[in-house]
Amino acid sequence: MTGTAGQDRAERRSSLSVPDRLLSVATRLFAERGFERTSVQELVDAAGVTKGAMYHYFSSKDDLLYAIYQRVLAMQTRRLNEFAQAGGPVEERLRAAAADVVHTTVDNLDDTVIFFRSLHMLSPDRQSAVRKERRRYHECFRAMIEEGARAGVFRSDVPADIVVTQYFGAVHHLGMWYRPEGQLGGAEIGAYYADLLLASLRP
Amino acid sequence: MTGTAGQDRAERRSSLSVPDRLLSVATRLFAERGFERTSVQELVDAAGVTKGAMYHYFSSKDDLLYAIYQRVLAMQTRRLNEFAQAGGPVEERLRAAAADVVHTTVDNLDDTVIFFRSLHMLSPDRQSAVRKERRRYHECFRAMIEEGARAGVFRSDVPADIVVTQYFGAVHHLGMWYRPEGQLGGAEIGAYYADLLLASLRP
Amino acid sequence: MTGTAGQDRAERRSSLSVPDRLLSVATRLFAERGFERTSVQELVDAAGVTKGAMYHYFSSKDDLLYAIYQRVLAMQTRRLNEFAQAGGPVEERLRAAAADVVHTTVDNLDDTVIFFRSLHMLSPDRQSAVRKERRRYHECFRAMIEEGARAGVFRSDVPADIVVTQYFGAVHHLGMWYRPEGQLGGAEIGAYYADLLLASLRP
Amino acid sequence: MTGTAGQDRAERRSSLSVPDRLLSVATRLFAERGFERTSVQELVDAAGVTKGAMYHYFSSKDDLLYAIYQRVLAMQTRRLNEFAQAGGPVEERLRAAAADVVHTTVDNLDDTVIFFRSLHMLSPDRQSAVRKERRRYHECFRAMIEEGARAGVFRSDVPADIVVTQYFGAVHHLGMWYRPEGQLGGAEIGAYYADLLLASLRP
DNA sequence: GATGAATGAGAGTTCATTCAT
DNA sequence: GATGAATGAACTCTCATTCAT
Repeated sequence: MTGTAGQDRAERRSSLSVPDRLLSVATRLFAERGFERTSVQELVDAAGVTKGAMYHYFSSKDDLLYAIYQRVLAMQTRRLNEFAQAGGPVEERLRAAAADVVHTTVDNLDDTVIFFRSLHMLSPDRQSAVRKERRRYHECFRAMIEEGARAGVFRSDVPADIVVTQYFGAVHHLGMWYRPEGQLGGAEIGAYYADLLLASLRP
Repeated sequence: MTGTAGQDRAERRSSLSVPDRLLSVATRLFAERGFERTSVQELVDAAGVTKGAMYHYFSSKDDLLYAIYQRVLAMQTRRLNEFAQAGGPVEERLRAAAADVVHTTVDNLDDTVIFFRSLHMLSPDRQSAVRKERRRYHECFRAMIEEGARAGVFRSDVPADIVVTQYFGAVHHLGMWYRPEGQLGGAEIGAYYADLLLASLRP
Repeated sequence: MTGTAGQDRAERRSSLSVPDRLLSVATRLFAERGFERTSVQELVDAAGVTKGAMYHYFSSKDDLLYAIYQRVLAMQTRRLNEFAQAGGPVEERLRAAAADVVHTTVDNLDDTVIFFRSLHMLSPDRQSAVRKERRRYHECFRAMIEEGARAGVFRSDVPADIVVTQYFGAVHHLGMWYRPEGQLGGAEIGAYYADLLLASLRP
Repeated sequence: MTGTAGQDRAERRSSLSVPDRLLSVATRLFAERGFERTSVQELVDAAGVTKGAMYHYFSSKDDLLYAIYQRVLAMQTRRLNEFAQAGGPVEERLRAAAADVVHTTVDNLDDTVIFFRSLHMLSPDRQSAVRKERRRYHECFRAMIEEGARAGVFRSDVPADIVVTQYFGAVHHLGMWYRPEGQLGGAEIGAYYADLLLASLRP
């Protein structure tokens, strides 16, 4: 009886499971107002659950944040692998991967905002884990650039590392200025960004 | 003579004034552990002053953060203006400005880290003020790109806005990975970044 | 069984609930030393609870003060209504109500002291709410005086408003001088006050 | 030179001496927002002086408050003495004194508001001193009532003390409701109050 | 599994007062 | 006489987390 009464609370009607609902609400709130400006109370209120329920699924607020990182990292890695392992000339693979990471970033802007703004709020161990995973991601990208350089389709007078960090820097900063209501969509910006990248790599 | 007794406190021996000392210590601590992870108590202890002294000069912790933003914005604007208003062909002016912003960023890495990580901790009014000032900064850069496009030395099939946000995104993210102890210095990275930018703009 | 261990703390042994205990202790302390001279720490120590517990029930110190006002207003209104709506000649109803408000005031002296001394410490909104409710209370009293004036049993050459504010001024000030250990009890003072009021109203 | 520049500060142009300016500003601010809600900084800013200047004339904030009490007490005593020592029948002397205390209270409403709201903020010693002086004031009033009772012009079945505290209670509470912009002036209210007092004393 | 009352350490901020100049 | 930078203790309030139920 009492349970039914509480069902009209925010997000209660959602079909997501409790942990997924918490993850989704946390992503929105952490992006909107920042990790430390979001209290656990606000979080559980917005998710329509109680504190006890949250602490049943996540051992701490930090744990919830880390879960967001894990979800983002998993998705990014999966997508990059798809593009890197596709066939075709390296310049096409790079262009596709470069455009896609922009598109995906724009489609998951909250994740990106949190990713770079709140990394320092994770425990040192988890920060290391995230950085390590990111490095693997970069390596994969760098490998394509070096492959192209060896093949002579890309210039080789600029370290591939520099190219990668420059490109990803730009991508990560989309969260600082991109607004969905603007003129350009994720696909268009992705195309431009990838085009500029390829142009800068011409021998 | 008086006051010498207390001089052995942390940073007391410094020749800086109290507000400057606070600004300098705050920049370091905010960059190291984040704005919200740094308590006012830690701040004043590290600066060798008391809380009361801090609140004598800064009306709030937010105010201290904003003072850092103002200092950064003033410096950035000043430098960009120097390069933009210099003579010579537009591609040379752009290259010099693009390389310099990297070099300056690397030389003031703490400022940059704070700038992009803690913007959301400022009061809404101040966030707007900072964003507005940044926009002016971008405009100046974009103007050079459009000038080059009209002159035919730069391509014109990619919106100058896209080029600017991409480039500055990369620059701002230097704080996420650049470590002074690494192999490349600010000047070298600046040269590479500027070179990639110019290359991407070839018609 | 559990929880018995902590029971020896001040007021813990009391059978009142946490919010009631806080309300009761706050009334005593606010009357004794004033609202602003009473720190939240003193309050919760005296009530045998922790700060967190207090803020679980009252959103601020101001909120606790307002709760006291609400309790007082509710009681005053209830009692006055009983007397006003009783039957009998208007001069008897007025005498009974006038005597009772004195008696009740004396029996709840702490409440009265707080009521008039700390009104300005409430938020402006709440001050207005309290004043509005008080005005309703005065109206009810005034109505009786006007009724008597129309009936010819009271004089009508002095505005009823003046009579009411004069009388309640006197009642409210009981908190400034009345001491329970004095010679006269609440009932006696009430009888004298009411008698003087009725005498002053003779046509 | 610099001194002249600061002359346009608030109240600087006033012809009052520094201590009088402080007293006048403190009276206004303490009445408006309460003693503890008024900081020494606000006080000296509003008076157009510096903290050092204030502490030169008043040894503490409490001292400034006490100076207000002293001024009020001196004035009240002086006026009452004038009326009490005047000639004429006792009922006329009492009526004049009773009307005058209302008039004077209304003309110095800030003083009255402070007097009863902030008494508990004085040091215990000073509270005693103030209460003692007030008692003397009441005695003088009571003496007139007893004189009238002995002379048979006033009733003697109500203790004179009760009459006095009732009347002064009403007077002191003028600060809680009287607003200068209302319909009735101090003289009119004084006449009504005195009339009600005299009426209530009819044998 | 889930609740929410309670904890307690610590946050940012205020402020009357002092004192070297 | 007068200044205002500096003090430092005390303030109200927040919050992630725990635990008896």
